[in-house]
Amino acid sequence: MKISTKGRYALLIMMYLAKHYDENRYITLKEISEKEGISLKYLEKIITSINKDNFLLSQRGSDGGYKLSSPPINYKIYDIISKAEGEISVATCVNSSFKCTKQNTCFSYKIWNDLNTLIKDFLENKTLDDYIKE
Amino acid sequence: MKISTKGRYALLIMMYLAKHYDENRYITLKEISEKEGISLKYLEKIITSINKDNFLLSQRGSDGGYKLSSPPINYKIYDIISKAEGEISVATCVNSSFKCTKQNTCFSYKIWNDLNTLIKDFLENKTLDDYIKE
DNA sequence: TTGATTTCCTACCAAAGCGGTAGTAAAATA
DNA sequence: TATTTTACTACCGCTTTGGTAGGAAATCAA
Repeated sequence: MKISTKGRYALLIMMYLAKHYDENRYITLKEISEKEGISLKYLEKIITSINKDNFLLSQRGSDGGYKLSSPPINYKIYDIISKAEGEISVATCVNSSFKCTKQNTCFSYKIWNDLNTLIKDFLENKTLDDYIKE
Repeated sequence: MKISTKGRYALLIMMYLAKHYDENRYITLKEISEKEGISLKYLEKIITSINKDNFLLSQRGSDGGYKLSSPPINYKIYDIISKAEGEISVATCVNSSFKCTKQNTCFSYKIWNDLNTLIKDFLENKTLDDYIKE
């Protein structure tokens, strides 16, 4: 029942970019790596998993790095975690792609579905903006 | 971000016992194994992990088996899952035994703590009784 | 008292996932 | 042309997951 480091570090990266959004500059993973004490190589791997469909702006070379493509309020926590970890679900039977044939009679299905909805709703309704101010 | 089969099967077992609580008889794992299509040996292993501190009543021999020691409404879903899986937490930094030194400044900590509290409260306030009636 | 039944206990194991590391190519800038 | 930084691919040890296997101890019926 854990969010893996992949998801947690993904959020750390995004929080960092969000906190420095107003500076309007590209931020290197090296900077984040040093500030947060996480291996640069691992951060590189993680950020490629979330940086799909122009989720972020990136630039190579010196003075390159990453930045948000729009204000923090437009980044739902849900999108960040699910990009990093895949679809969020507490049990395979509530995955969107999985159709359980016993859904109507299985009492367990109901509880996992209720719990999953609770978690999703929470993460869908929170953005980076909600968490970067004290 | 998954509840493992250990937790899910534990809940299935408990649901089964709850549904048949009024029959006031010992129910064998063999019966549950056949009805739910889960290996008997695996169920044996799982039930020993949750059957601590007289959580259940058990009896060996023919006509033996397991039954709830009190009505379904006294069994919180939270207790079942945490007995099977250990403490429920979405990140190690919100484990009760773990004291993160950056709690006050870490923005991530706040979100994991909020999410964890949400999940715990949900599971603490639901009992087997809530889910055995259609 | 014997046999069948069922829980209880311990040990083992393959496969997958987790948490990284390593090396290099490609682009951008000075 | 050298440096910086992202982008891409491959690998790898360790732990957890999801079981299986075998037998001992208790209970009950015949």
